[in-house]
Amino acid sequence: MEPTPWLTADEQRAWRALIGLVTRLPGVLDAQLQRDSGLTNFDYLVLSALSEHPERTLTMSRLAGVSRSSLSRLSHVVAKLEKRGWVERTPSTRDGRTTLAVLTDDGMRAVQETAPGHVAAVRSIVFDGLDDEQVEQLHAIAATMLERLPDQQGAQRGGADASCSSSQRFTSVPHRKPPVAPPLRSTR
Amino acid sequence: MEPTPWLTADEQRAWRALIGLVTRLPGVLDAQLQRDSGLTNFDYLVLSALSEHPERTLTMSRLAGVSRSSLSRLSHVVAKLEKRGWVERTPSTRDGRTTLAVLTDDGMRAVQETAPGHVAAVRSIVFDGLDDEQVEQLHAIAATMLERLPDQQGAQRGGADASCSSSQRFTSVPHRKPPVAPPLRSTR
DNA sequence: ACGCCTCGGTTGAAGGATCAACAGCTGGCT
DNA sequence: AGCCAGCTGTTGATCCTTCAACCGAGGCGT
Repeated sequence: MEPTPWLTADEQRAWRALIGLVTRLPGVLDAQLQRDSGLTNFDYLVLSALSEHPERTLTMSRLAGVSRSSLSRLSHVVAKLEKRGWVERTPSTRDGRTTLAVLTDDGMRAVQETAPGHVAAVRSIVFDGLDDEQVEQLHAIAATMLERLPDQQGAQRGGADASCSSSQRFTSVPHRKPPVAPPLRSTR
Repeated sequence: MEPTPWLTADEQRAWRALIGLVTRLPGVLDAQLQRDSGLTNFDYLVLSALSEHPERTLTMSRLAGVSRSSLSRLSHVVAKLEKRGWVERTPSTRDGRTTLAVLTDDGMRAVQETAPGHVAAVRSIVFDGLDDEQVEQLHAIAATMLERLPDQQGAQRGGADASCSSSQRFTSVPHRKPPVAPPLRSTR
């Protein structure tokens, strides 16, 4: 084994900042959402993903792909959301294996009410401090790292990018109204 | 309330990449550490922080500061590490309130064995894909966001920066040997 | 000396995430 | 037709994290 390539001082600085961010950002975001609407960051992500898809419906697998999570995690969370009446699950008629998750009207309302506060929080933490150039740099850097992450189940391929029936992407909205749900899910 | 300042397309891209990173990076790092040594990312951070301080000792409060965690979380984790024989807790003789956490020889060994693999993982995910300029940009951007995060208990001030008795910082090593422990703790 | 407040730390309960095991369905192969 | 492999999804156990309650010790004012 070669001598371990230690980190340079510059790399250390960057790493510490990054790890600090990664450790604390989710907590802060969660706290805001939790206070304002009893939602987890991930709950929100799931609801908002559904809200942006045709018929507010997605199979569990696709939803897992879009939200970059394992099927297991998603199943637990959707079970919870179903108890609150924000999502319904129905077995698919065409394929006995798949189950469809549908956002209810109540669920839609929940997302709509939650969105503004969440966007505001994101804006104030992330974007208000950065200029346009840095936003672009951030995208480049984060995207690079993401690609270097070992592929995980349901994460990359078949995941976010391809999940929509194809034509509609994050910029435009599915089949209906303008994007009531914020464009904040991590569709990548 | 003003019209919600939505995210621009560029911001959305950056945000999705960032949130994806923040969601998956900890898991990936945890998985590597877990496989290789049964440690959590946070466990490692705690052990390595101790390893870099004089006498391998720190009060719980200071340790919480250095590792950017709540005292509660730290207490649970140290209890676990103590059970494994990697850390010992002793009440301070000077102040009956504080308790000192000390890294044992076994603990030191654990950190030393764990470090190379961890550094390698970090390097391969984060730095191998970035050029020097981007490393600098990453630091600037992440540091900015960190500052904009609402202050949390024990996080910012009195935390990492000031925690060391002062003169020695991450680049150099505490009182003794060269840095056996990797420079990876998020001392910020 | 007394009371009170704050600090440092621990604990137990509750909620979230992960892992491994499992069950139902489909589709392909023979 | 029958079987097997693989996909889709669920569940329960376990671990980690957070939250709120709590306790003892020190410091301060009177």
